[in-house]
Parts: sequence; C-alpha cells; structure tokens
Amino acid sequence: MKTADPELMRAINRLTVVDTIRRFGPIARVEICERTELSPTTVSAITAALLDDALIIPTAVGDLRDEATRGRPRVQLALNPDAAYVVGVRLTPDQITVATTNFRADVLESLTLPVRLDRQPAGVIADLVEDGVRRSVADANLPMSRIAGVCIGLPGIVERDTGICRRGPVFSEANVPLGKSLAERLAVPVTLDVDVNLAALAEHWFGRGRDLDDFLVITIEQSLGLGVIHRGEVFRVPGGLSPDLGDVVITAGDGSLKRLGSVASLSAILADLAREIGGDHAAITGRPDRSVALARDGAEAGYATVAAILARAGRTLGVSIANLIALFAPPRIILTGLGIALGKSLLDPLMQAVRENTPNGMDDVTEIVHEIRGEDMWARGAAAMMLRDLYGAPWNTTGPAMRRLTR
Amino acid sequence: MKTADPELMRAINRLTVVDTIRRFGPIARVEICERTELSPTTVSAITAALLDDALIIPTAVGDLRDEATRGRPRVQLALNPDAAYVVGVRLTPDQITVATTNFRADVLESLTLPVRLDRQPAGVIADLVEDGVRRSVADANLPMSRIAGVCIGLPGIVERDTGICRRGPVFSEANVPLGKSLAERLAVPVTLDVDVNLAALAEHWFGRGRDLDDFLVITIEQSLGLGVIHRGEVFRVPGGLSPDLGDVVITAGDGSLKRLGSVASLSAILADLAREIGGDHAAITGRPDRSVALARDGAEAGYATVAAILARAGRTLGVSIANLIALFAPPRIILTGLGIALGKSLLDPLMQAVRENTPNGMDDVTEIVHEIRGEDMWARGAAAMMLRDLYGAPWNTTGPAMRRLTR
DNA sequence: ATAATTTATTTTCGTCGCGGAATAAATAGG
DNA sequence: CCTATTTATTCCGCGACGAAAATAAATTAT
Repeated sequence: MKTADPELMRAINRLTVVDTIRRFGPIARVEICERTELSPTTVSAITAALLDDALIIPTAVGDLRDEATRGRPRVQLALNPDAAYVVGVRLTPDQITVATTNFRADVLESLTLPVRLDRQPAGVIADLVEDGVRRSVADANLPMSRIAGVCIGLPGIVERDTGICRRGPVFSEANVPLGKSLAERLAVPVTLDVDVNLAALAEHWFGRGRDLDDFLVITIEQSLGLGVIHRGEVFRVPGGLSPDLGDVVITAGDGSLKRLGSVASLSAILADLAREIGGDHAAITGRPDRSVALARDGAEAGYATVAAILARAGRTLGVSIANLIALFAPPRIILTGLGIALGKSLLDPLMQAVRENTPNGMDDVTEIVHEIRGEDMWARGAAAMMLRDLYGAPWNTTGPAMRRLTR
Repeated sequence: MKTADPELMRAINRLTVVDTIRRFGPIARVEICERTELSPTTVSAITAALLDDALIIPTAVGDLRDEATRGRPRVQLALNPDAAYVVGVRLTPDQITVATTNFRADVLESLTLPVRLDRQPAGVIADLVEDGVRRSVADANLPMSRIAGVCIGLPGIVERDTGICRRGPVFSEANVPLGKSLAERLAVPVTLDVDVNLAALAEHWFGRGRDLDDFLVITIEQSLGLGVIHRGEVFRVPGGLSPDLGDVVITAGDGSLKRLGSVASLSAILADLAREIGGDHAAITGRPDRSVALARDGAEAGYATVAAILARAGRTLGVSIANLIALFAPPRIILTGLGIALGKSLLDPLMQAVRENTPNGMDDVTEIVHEIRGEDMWARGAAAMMLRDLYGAPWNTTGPAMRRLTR
C-alpha cells in the first residue's frame, strides 16, 4: 500500500489527463472534464502546466460539434509530437527491428537488420543494436541527445528491473545484462522487456485492446508469448519476471511431457514441416514469412501432411488457451504474431479446441480475435512502453502556483 | 485510472494505518510513522479519528524497547476487537462451516453442520446457511444487529459482483443468486466469493503469506482451487469471476483430455481409491477426513496400489504447478486444504514433478510450502474478506477539523 | 527534590491540490 | 450593437499533508 500526499494526487490526475489526450486525440478541456470526472479547475491547471512544458499543444480551433454552435469555441488539445523522441527495438532470432518514434509513438523511421542472432555472442548483438539505434535516429534527422529513452523487447525470460535477459532464443549465453550494456553505449535510459509485453501494450494503445482494460495477448512467433493487461496495466510480478507460454508443459500424444513451445511455436511448426516434407531446411528457417506463406498455401491446397501438422499445433494451442480462460477469465484474447498468417488451417482447429475445452459456464466470457501485425507494431509497442514512463515522469513546472511566481 | 482528490488521499492513508495496526499488533504511533513513512502529524490525526470512532484502542503502555529507556513512553494502539463483528461461512459439498468473529477476525464461535449439500435444492441450502449464521451469532451472545456483514465462500465459478454462483459442486442448479437471497433473509450485507480467495486472504493475514504481497495458494479439497495475491490484493478480473484450477485441461496417460479436477482433486483421488480397493464407497465419500487418513496410512504402510494412485495425482498436480510457475513466477506457492494430509505419498511425487518441469532459469524463483488448515481457517478468511471492506468504509468522523468543532 | 535530558505525541503553521462559484473570453444570433 | 451561450480561467474556501515548534511524560543526573 502506497502512502498518499498532494504530490501523488497531482501525479495521478496529471497522468489521467495526459492519457486522455493521448487516447482521444485532439480533445477540448470540457471533454477532458467529462471523461475524467475532474473539475474544470483541475483540468485547466493541469493542461496549463502541460502546455508550459510543451508536452501538449493547442490544435486547430475547429469545432467538431454540429457547426454553428453558439458560445466560445473549444480549443482542441493534442500531444505535442515533438515533445520527446524514443526508440523501440525488437529482437528475434532472425532479425533486429528498430523504430524511432515521436511523443505520440508515430513511427518516424524504422529499419530491419536480418541477422541470425542466435549465432552471435552477446557483445556482438549489443554492437548491432547500438548501430541500429544510431542509424535509425540519424535517419530521422535527430541527434541522439533528443532521444529520451530506448526500450528493447525480446522473447524469453527477461528481468525488467535489472535489464538482464535470463534466457531466451536470442542469446546463446544466459543472464546477459543487455540493458546496462546498451545504456552505457548509448548514454540514454534503456529498458528491457519481454517482447510480448510490448505487443500487449501496443494492442492496448493502438490495436484490438483499445476499448478494454483487461485482456490477454498471445503471440505466435518463433516462440510463444503471453502478455496480460490487467486493470489497464501490464501484469507483472514484483521480480519483473514475465510469463512465458512456451514454457508451459503439456502431455504429448505418446504420453511424454513436452513444452508447448516445442509443439505449437512457429519454429516448432516450421521444423516439423521441414522434417515431414523434406525441402530446404535452411531456406525455411531463414525466411519465416515465406515459409509461413508456403505452409498456408500448401495446407489450403489440400496437402494433408501440411494440414495435419498445422491442425495438431492449433489444437494443442487451443487447449492451452482454454486453460488460460479457466485461469484468467479475460473478456478478450488477442492472437497475433507471424503465426496467424498460417490462416484457417491453424486457426480453425485452434478455435474448435478452445470451444471444446472451455469450462462449462464460461463459454460467453471470452471473445477471441486475431490480427496479423507487421514489425512496426512491435517497435511501436516498445516506444509506447518507454513513453508510458515518460508521461508519468516529473517535468519542469509543478503547478500553477510556481508559474505565477516565475511570470 | 481513478481520479484523485483529498478524500481519496485520506482514505488511502487511513487504510494503510489501519492495516499497519492490524498486522503489527499493538503498535505505537512512532512505529506506524516508520513503517508507513507517513508524517507524525498525519498519523496523529488519523489515529485520533480512529480512536474517536472506537475502531482502535490504546492498550497497556508497556514499552517493548529495552527496559529503562528514557523519554515519554509509547502508547500502544491496537484494533478494538469489539468495533464490529462479522460472520464467515464456508460451503463444501459435505458441510457448512460458520464462524462469528470480532473486528480482529478472532473466531468467537464456530460450528459445522455436516450436510450433503449437493443433494439439496438451493432454497434448502440458503435456509441451512441462514440457520447456521443465526445460531452462531446467538452462541456468541450477539444480536444480529451487531453483525456488520457476512461473507460466504464456496468452490466453483462465482461472480462476486452479483453474488451469483454460476456453477460448482455445491449446487445442483446453475446461476444460484445466493448472495441476494441471504442478504434478504438476514437483512445484513452479504458477499459471495470463491472459497480459495478466502484461503488466500487468510494466508496473507494470518498464515504463510504474511511476509509477502505476491503469492499463489492452491487448495486441494474436494475440488482444486487457485487463489492469487498480487501486490497485496486478491487477484480478480473485473467481471468478478475467479480462476478454477480444477477446470484446467490436461492430457491423461491414454492421450485423452481430462480436467485436472477429475484426476488430482480430493474427490477424484478418493473415488479412485474406492474403485481400486473396493471398500465402502459411501463411508469413504461421507467422511473425507477419515478417508484421507486411511489413504495416507495405507500408502505409507506400503500398499502399492494406494501409493500409486497418490503418486499419480501428485505428479499430475506437480506438472500443473510447474505451469503456474511458468505463467505467474510467484515468489511462493502455498499448498493447503485437506489433501495435504495425504502426506508425502502425494507431496513427494508432486514436488519432484514441479522440479522436473519448472522452466530452466526459474528454479530459484518459487518456493513451495504446504500447511494443513482446519475449517476455522476458511471461515476466518471469510471474516477477513468482510473486514477488509469494513476497514476501508467511511466511518463517523472525517478528520481533526470536524472534531475540533464538535468539542 | 529538582533540573536536565530524552523520547513520544500534539499543535501550529505554511503549502498544495481539489472543487464550487464567479468572472472573463469568444462566438452566433437578433 | 447587444444578448445569449458555451468554454476557459480566476478567486476562494476546505481538507490533507509535512516541517517545525511546543508540549507531555517519563528517566537520569545533581
């Protein structure tokens, strides 16, 4: 339980105002009052401070009410896109994606380096990330000094608090202190997080979770991820460790125990396909997007072996999703990641397994949606994660009293 | 995001003070300052209000510092046990337990009615609970008017917000509005909750979770339950639905899908034993505590069939617990419930399965403890659940300003 | 026995943030 | 040009917090 004082009070209200402006675009002060249930006085004071700090700007006085309304026109307020810039980075075993965004998490520049990271030592990967960040920032015509922070997302077991990647498909080593290492190289705050948390935040800010404050995000990528938004916040335990869906143990058809990730992750599916169909294994693992398209087309064209592999993965994943429904009872589950592009051959068995295994009486609780997202979505999530901290951070002025003195 | 005002501020701080007094027994104001990091001014004001409302009382001025300390002695403050009374109820398929407690959740009177509830219609069960509550309150020499609330815990899928039991082993019907029905009968606020949430809160307040704000509680009873304490609060999704571990789907040895509850719950274990060993099935299901003792003794005396059944249940549960570690990464998992009395024949295979299936790199994250608890613990948890609301409720006075006027 | 010292609690005072009410600003319509 | 209307700001009072001073209630020293 935290102790409350006026400062905290202001911080809370300030954050709700900033978040309201972020979510509801250019918005007038009156409307902020309605949405936040704060008094006009408070909204006026807070927006004045935000304007002072140039975190928000007044936009066109265009009135969205039915034209020809009487009275003083509303001044629409919006986030100042240039208030700060951040960089979002996403690492997968196959590539590095870097995106520079403005204060609204609009992507200004993004680039993708196709590198097989799992073959490289941690030092080399840190070098590559550093280069990527500097390059992307330069492409956006910004000096590094204007970058307020960098957020890096990667799969595996990641301690956000310490910036250490305990284990994951990206690093061959264990306990890599990537956060600290990059903060030193770039001389900028760097946070580390599980990639799926970024996906979850991205869905909450820009995607299928905008209208909800509680949902689950499952990413089907080289590895399987689970992100939880609970009461509007990314769900974390204090240690900063994050759940990993791929680590869940299931019983295989032959009775042996396996990790879910070794059956239903994209890398497992593609490996199965390569083994069954033969084909060029290197080519398949090197270009997952192409392999996914091939697999989808194959299954839909009626190749039974391919369809069977996808169906098996779908069913297995579906059972685990039903278990998540039993445990979390979320109003919505968002499926995303490259794996979604495998199409109905994967998703139909998945949905059926979910239906069959959802506990009685909970059929109407959870809605399942899916969405294919590009690389930018992940990087944008990383940027959002960084911005979230920034919005809450203390800026120049404290309130109206101080401003009155300095003017 | 909630909007903050002075009233909320006070409510928060007031609650932290009450909670500090509850947790750290008779405690002086100075020490409250240290623990809560509130200023002496604030603590003084809040405790004055609490004293005014008779929610707390000064106890012996005994100084626990090394005797012969100089200076003004500390006044120890404690919860006033008689500030209010609540009733906790727990329903299982076999019995109803009712406990009347004071403001400190000390059990004053408790009684257990052995009734096979699953044979009765909802109306009859509500009658029985009403009688039990009235009886227990009368036994404690209290009029019903002094009861501030009743909390009822039961297994199954329970909507706390609406007071409806969607489904569970207690009721043969679905969607029983037990909360509303009892609130009308008793003319007292009644809340409904999943029994395991009560167990979790009880562990947090009085048991193995006192020192932590994040942990999992798994109850092995007729059904399997999962309770989550997250950042000091019972974890709930907005709908008020609660997770049910028994509903998790697993793959059985023969490849078929089963609910975990149909393999590793106490009722499943006892049914397996009855089937395998023969014996008097009715007797075994009617007195679970006796059956558990018999099973434990049998397994430890070397009866291979019995040991095998327990080992299988233990392993299965262990795998699911490893999955919970993968998903929640809690610092501790507390196993409790009647099933713990099955002893090492169940727990050893369980712990081994947990060890074998915990994801790499997370072996040192979660500590597993177990504890046998009596019926009172559950009812006490129910009382605590009710008190939690009461502590936060607004009482007579608002603050020092008002008192100054009225005096 | 009385004064000095020490520690706990309360009181005084200044500040901050909130909300309500009055005021100012900006526009449309007559 | 004046009035009605809607939006935004300012003024004012209140409650809450914290710092510091004052007070209270002991123990120790003289």
